[in-house]
Amino acid sequence: MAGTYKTAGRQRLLNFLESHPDRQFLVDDLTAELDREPHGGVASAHGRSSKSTLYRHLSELCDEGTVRKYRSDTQSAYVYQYVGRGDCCHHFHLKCESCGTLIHLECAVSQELLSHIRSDHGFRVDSGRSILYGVCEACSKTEEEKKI
Amino acid sequence: MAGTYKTAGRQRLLNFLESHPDRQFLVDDLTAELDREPHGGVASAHGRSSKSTLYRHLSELCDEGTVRKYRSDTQSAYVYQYVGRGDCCHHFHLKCESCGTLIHLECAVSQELLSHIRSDHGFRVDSGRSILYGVCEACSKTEEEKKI
DNA sequence: TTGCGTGCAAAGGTTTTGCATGGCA
DNA sequence: TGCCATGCAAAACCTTTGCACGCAA
Repeated sequence: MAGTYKTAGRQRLLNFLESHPDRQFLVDDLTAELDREPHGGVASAHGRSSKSTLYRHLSELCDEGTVRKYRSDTQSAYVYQYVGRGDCCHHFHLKCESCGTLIHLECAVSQELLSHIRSDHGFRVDSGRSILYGVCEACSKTEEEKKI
Repeated sequence: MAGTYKTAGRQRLLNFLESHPDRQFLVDDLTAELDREPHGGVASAHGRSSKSTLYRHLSELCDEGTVRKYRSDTQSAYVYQYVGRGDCCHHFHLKCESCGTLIHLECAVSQELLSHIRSDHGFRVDSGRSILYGVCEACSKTEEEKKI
């Protein structure tokens, strides 16, 4: 059965994803990031994984609900994101197209819209899966400064 | 420049998509549908397109905003849907994951959320690009009935 | 020792591209 | 006639799978 052993590569991936819950990663991002990451002295316990192993790990993590797999309409490859055991099903997500940050929008106004859509439009939104794309505050400012 | 000439194949594709604005199609669907469709007497003006030509047409139509390209998290291939020339930049879209219907959500409550997100969270949402996934009223009812 | 985990390479499916030919204007 | 449009095949891209070896327990 998958996930029986705790291996270095698996642990390393999970640690990395867990420490960046606000970001989404391509598999290529993950190979690059994990290569870059420093690691303890023992060279043999490097914990780098090949791409296919990464896919296998991610697939397992998705099955157990720890990680979520998304596909954007504009991007050709999947992106993966740690969601832990937190409940991401009941709020919207804002994704900055400039820096990639994912913001969990837990506010009353969006809840209102959700219930409005449900009651007045008869549509049940799967908000965990629904992402609003745009530009975040920090990136907006950066863009402004560039123009000036 | 692309789209300069009006050819039979291009016209045929556009006509077909235009007459099914509520449905989404895989490229394979389109080849099948266009083959099935009846056509005027002149055999030479059949207007069938190869798959690569279809991809080229769809790509152009996406660029000019007439057609939209989606990718579901569960499906491996893209689906294409006619959206016409309407202004889709200033309202949300609800997409039913069961039947594929796209609903243009032009209502005050969603406008409120947009301005709230902008003013209180500092995030500028590109609503034309943002799609809320879920299940529409009709499909909800169908699911209910199945359970009973 | 047992059987899961891993890496490599190959397969699989979808979309894009190169090139020569065909068709519109 | 001059370009654009098209079809075919090959390439490109991402993900999955098969198989043999390595490693955790």
